[in-house]
Amino acid sequence: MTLRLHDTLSGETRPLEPLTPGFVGIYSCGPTVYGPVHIGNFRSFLFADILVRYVRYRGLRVKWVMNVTDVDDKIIRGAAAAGVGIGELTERWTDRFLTDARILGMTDPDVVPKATEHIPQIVALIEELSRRGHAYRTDDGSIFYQISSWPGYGRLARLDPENMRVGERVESDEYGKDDVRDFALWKGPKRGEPSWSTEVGEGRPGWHIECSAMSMTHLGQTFDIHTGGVDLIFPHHEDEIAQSEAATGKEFVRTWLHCAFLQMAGRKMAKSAGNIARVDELLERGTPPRALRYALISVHYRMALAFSDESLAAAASAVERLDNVLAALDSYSEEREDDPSLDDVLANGRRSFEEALDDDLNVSGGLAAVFEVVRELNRRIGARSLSTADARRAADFLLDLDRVLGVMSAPTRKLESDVADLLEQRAAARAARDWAASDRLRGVLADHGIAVEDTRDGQRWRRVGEPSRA
RNA sequence: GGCGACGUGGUGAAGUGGCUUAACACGGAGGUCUGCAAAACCUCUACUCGGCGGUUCGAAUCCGCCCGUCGCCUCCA
Repeated sequence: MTLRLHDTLSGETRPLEPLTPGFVGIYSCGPTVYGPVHIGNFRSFLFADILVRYVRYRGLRVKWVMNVTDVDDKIIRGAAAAGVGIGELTERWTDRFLTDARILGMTDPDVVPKATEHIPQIVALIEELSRRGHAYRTDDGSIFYQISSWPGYGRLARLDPENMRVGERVESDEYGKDDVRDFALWKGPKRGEPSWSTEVGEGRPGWHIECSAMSMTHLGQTFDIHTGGVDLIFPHHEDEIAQSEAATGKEFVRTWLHCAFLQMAGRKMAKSAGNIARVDELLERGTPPRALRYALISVHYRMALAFSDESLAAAASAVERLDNVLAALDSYSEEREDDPSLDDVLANGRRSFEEALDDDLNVSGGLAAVFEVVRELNRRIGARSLSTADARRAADFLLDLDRVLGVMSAPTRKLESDVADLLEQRAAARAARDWAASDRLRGVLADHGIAVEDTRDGQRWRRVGEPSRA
């Protein structure tokens, strides 16, 4: 069994067959950094993260490239409004994006290219398109891609160019277009806007061209997987294909993966709709980061995901269940022979997990497999039928699957000295059967964010709301 | 107007022809364990998969129609 993925372009779900055996190149459309990224955006980044983690779990090497768009209309407007240069604005929000991503346990991409650092590559691509007759220049110094020169246009989005509704508004800088559907490769210089002096003239890159240039620069003219939200299918990815394939004459991307929307209050989460939630504000409200990650990854990526306070609370409880079993396994100790049936439980669990993830990254199914093992482990912990070594093996097993999920927390043995003191005092009180003191100390520890439980393996503690270990 | 996706319990959702008289998680009810609590475990919580027809020995799963929701065709993860 191998990983099968649903390709948007062909509409088929087919096995991942890397261009280079053992190596997968993945490009993910990242954020435009003009403000904080909301959790709807993060859903699509975390979906790519799961993909990367699972491909690596499967033993393949991955080069993951996620771009940052650091020059566009919104950035220019935002910088002007804030009275700062665009570099200052984009640096601030890029840092913030990467910080939030780490809080959510997202794997660091191998390369995070920026549009402004790829101007030569972008220009070279535009020149090639001009040479091949796919681009034309307008009076204001802009360069447009000529859609009519590319017969495959509309294939990805399944749109018939003839039937496309064309927006009524035609911006002044696009006035000279041959066809309103043509899109800008290069925008001519304007007062108050950043501009580069290049072989194709003064100006700045259009949006779509940067992703073609950056992905091909870092992954080659043809690469394995390109990801993004479904809203990028058209026009962004459609345009990327048109540009890239027209310029190289080669297939651009082997597999296109698109993540469905995160919905809140029955609508897609979008800045324009005003129904957005941000990482920092959720954290301020006391949301454990791993619970947020769980809430965003636990549903299949091609299904709309309903986000709400309730779904977040349910995710937090599920994550706690995982923490609890890991803590129980960690403190478990029993002098006895190994449980002969444990291997089967773990092997079956792993098989179910992999079958689900192989099936176009069915995370829900994978989680079901994990929780089935968790229940089985809890039974054995209660029955004291595991050996101490079994308990270690079981914990290692769960943490191994968590290389893909990134929602668990390995119990830490490290404690602040004051907390360690309190735990010792409580253990002493319990030994003396001083229940009043024991209960009081439990309350004090809770104030330190430490939950204490009494088990057959003695006092057990865990932190409430630990960050992801990823 | 064109194109597409989805509609499963109190909630979030797996499942896409027989293994499912529907997984997993959350929530709820009862019980076991425990000094108490928590955790955990056990039992129960959809005789049913938007509606109506059809195909089939057999359908939540395939087909048709209808209803509803969301989305794309414009910046958007």
